Amino acid sequence: MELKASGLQIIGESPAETYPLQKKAHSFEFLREIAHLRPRTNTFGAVARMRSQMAFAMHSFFNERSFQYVHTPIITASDCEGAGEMFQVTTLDIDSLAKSGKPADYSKDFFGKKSYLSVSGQLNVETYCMALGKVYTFGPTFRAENSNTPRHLAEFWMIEPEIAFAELPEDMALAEDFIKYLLSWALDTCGEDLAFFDKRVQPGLIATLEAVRSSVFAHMTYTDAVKELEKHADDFEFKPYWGCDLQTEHERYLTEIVMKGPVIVTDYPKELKAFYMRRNDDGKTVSAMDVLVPRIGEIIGGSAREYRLDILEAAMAEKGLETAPYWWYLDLRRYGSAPHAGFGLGFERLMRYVTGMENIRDVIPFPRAPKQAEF
RNA sequence: UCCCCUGUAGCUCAGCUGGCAGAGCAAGUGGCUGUUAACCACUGGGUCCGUGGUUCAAAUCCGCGCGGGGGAGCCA
Repeated sequence: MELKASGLQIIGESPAETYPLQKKAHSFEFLREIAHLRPRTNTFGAVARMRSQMAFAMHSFFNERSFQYVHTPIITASDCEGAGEMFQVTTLDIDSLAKSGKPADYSKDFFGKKSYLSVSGQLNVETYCMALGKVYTFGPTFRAENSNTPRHLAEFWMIEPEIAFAELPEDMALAEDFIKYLLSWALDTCGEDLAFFDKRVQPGLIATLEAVRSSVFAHMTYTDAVKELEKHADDFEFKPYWGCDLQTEHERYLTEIVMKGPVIVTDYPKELKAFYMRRNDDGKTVSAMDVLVPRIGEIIGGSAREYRLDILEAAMAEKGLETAPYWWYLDLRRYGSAPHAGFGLGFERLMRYVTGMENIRDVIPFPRAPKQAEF
């Protein structure tokens, strides 16, 4: 395009001597340090557009299937979610408390007890699942883990659907449909931005997304997965055996070498998974699933939920959990319990998958990570 | 939190077994040009991350701290 201007007015100056962005490629590491200016670059503009589209696609998927969007709380007053270290929320004056040398009196805290930022909306959304049938949450989630990797954030957005009268097979089918729907949406509505990522960020991206869209996800039980890994034990630093937690190297091997595409691993040993997962009849495993995809690894974790009160209480006892704080969660099993299942999908992990961006800090506008809360 | 790599001009980096701080791009000035990440010439630009140490002498070697990247763990 060419313009024949009749006049030119400078509305806001941008002195070239000090403006950090130059007419050349900058490293993502550098751009992270100027997160307030990076949306002006072609890459981060494309990321922002695709992030918006993916959020819309997610709502569209659930809306088409008559799911209800439930807003679960961000602040939680019970330390009972068990999905990692939590950020404490308080209005107590930490400085004067430290000077006084006295222990904190949480009855004087805002909520009258210790409170935290939520690490998951799942327990809360299960209550609406038992009322409305098909529900999902989408909101910010907080984990105070000191993890410094290209795939973890301290503040991230998570999508958690929960479906009633469903067991693991329905859950797996939902997860697969969901991923494919999102990839289709990206391919159909974000063509220009995808072409950019394919050319400049992740060559072969579009071909990969197209292949996954029309593929059938492989299924594999944990037990079969371990058998497969044991055949190639020499390739691993950590030798696989039944009962071991699958290491990153194992997961990558399964999805990238064995299956060469997405794979859903199911039925993990009960010792490896959370208390609320449905106990299988073998007495050793639970109805859990992890969806693994090449390059990203685990993108979804989910399970059927234990809906039988006595078995759920026994599982909590095995894991040394007190039942009292979970009284309302257990009420769901006391009053009209039904099989149900759900999963969690990290929105930024989806964004990494769909854009080809390597570092999760580059697919969220203002990343929060250990020692990182500028902007 | 553990392991490895790394921190030098606005950006990307070179700088060897210690001996005067460098390049490309960017910026400024001038020139040239229907240019597509334009071209030519000149000019300016540095707390070599911080701190302690070794040494006649440290960007360079050693200790500690902080930041960045990769891997692991935790997980989504």
